Amino acid sequence: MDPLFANLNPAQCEAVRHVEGPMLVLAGPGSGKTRVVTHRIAHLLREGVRPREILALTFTNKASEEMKLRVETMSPGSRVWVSTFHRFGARLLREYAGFVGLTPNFTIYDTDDSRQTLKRVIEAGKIRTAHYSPDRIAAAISAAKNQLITADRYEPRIGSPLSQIVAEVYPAYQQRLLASSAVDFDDLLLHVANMLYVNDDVRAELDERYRFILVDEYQDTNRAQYVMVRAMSVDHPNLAATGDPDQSIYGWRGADIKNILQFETDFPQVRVVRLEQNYRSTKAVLRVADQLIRSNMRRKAKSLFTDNAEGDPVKLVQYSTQDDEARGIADQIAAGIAAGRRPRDFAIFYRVNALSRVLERGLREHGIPYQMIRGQEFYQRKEIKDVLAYCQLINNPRDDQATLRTINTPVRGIGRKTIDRLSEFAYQHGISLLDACREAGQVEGLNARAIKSVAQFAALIDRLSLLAGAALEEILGTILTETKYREGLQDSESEDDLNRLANIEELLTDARQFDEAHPGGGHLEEYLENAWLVNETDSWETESDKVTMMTLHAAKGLEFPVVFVVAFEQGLLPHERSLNDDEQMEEERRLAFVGITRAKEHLQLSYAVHRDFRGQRRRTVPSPFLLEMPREEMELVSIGAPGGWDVPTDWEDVHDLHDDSHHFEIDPAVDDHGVEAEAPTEDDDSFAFGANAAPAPAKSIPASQVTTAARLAGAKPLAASGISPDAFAQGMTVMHPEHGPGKIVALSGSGANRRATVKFATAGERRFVLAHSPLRPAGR
DNA sequence: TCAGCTCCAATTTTT
DNA sequence: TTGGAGCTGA
Repeated sequence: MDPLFANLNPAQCEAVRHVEGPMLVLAGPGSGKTRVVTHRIAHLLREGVRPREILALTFTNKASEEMKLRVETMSPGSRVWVSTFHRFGARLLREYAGFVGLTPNFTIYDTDDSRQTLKRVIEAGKIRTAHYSPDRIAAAISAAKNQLITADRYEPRIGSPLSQIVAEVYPAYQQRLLASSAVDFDDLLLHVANMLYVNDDVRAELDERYRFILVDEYQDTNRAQYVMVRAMSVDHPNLAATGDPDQSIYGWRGADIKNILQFETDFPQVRVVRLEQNYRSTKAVLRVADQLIRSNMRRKAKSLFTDNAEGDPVKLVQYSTQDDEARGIADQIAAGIAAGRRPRDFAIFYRVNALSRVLERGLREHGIPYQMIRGQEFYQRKEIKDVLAYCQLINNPRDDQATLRTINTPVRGIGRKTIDRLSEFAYQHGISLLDACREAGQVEGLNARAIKSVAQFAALIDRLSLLAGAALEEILGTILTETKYREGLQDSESEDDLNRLANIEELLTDARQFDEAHPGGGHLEEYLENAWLVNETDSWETESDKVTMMTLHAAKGLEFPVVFVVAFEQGLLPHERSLNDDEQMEEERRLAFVGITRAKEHLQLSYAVHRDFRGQRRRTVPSPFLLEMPREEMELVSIGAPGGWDVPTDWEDVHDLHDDSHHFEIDPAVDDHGVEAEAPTEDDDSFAFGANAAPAPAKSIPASQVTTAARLAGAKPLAASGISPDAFAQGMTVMHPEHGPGKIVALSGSGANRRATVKFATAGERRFVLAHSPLRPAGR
């Protein structure tokens, strides 16, 4: 049999066999998407397509590396152009720099550099930003760029003070970037998209050059990326997009899910292939994922299925506290390892990085090796950026940001005042800051000492610039010596500085390796581009045998035998900032979906009743997403929640209680547990766990109706908890294991006879003998 | 210039 | 609770 089609299912075959014309591959999680893409490339090559005519675009370096590797395996020696969008943008821009007002040696600013630049622009222009932080303004500019709105076309919106400010800042910022011959990340796409849009000759040339374009994770493209690939697919509309709208989780970064949802409108003659068979997860895992994502309205319905085993039921665990959660997970991992699993089989996902600390502690206590994946590290470190800034300046002397970074690092007595005067001079004469340094003698207000220091700095840069064509290690080494940067750190005794020194050594090693791969020197720019466009997330140690901890966002594209997703709590997952926006809520749901579908064999979802957040212990509300899952088939577990089950509720219910305070006479008819004889209540919505959990309703329940009652035999009476009945006060919100939160509307008696009348959201008013009741002040 | 203080805010982060 | 930014005094 043809090896290209061996072991492929019919849908996969169809996608692989496709040659000309647009194609959309809707690929569910674990459906063998990468395989399809690489096999298709091999097939195209076999059909006579020249390798250089094929362009495969990905979002991450990781995905790009992976694809390169697999293309190389399938089609050895082929020179298919596999790249990230940004790297591709950078490459085109170097070729066509003049078209957009850049020089080919332009610098790429990372978020930090562009933020600094923005601040300088605001300061220099004395632009009043009201209460808007530079970050807010930067985000707005970035959003505009993602939507392909250039600085000259930005229109402030009436009634939006932020947009008024942006209208002023954005053009100035953009001008400053161009003056420095620099771009920010967004520009790598914006400039290219804009050029293609404006210049049809260039567009046609590139359309011709890249006749076959493949885009991975199409659901994450933003408008600029969309225009890029669209523009290059006019004369040769052989655009193949693969993606999954259900895994679109970067809407907040400008990804426009409409790009994939409307692909068919865009290319009416498109061939649509659905990859719905999942080869990754068990049936049990897949059903939970599928059921959850069905609650999203904005999607292309897909039916996920698998021939894999049924597997264990998905576990949903309620822990009492975050510490219990961490410990409980660590225990399970330790037990798993003892039973023969490898640490690398396990992964823990969370919504926000802040949740990682307690989990780390749990693993450390067990001595379990782990690795945490966090974005941007190495190249973001101060010392690395300092040294690279010199390289940047050698490569692009107009780069004012690099000049500012290096001019007094290490300290050479050039202070703020001096720099301000130099900047002013540069601005007035329309020259770069470095040129201003060369003319320090002409600058008004500089004293002799300052002039000397500045002149020395300029001379230093000129000296270093002679090295531009040398090997990287030599360039970096010379910088470190000539600037006395290394000396300064070596003399220090602080641990931080020793660390910095170690990092710098690492940079030198890095440079040496680069030199080995790029013999002959003259590759400074290439090296810098790597530093700019690569971050440490990409160096995730796939091989090392450790438990992996990462955010849900970082988890996309990965898979693990055993997965834990923690903190399924209202406010965290979904995140509080998404709660009042339907579209954002759907994105949060997709995020949960992504996390769930990473699991191959075992999956545990959990939440904690109490969580310390921002220094405060809070009682949590379980995530509404849990209600959208098929709980009747999941294994529901409650661990270490003494005497008090958490009660998910809607805060409005609690507020309602405060409006209403009837007083009732004490009714002595109370039972042994201090609870009044059971009155018929409207059946709760059963967010119940355990043996007597009620079957879950088939349809999902909106968050506002979540009113749980977790029935638990043996909720401890107050007397056994050490809380005094006197701890209660009129108007206080209390928790009841069955009825949930309630407000105390009346109190009477004292000590063991102290009674309370409590009004509950759904159960109405009840009376309790406090000492015998399971009531607790809210939050305890 | 820099250390040390106070105050404030607090996702996610492909590049 | 933590971390960053901005301010102040030496």
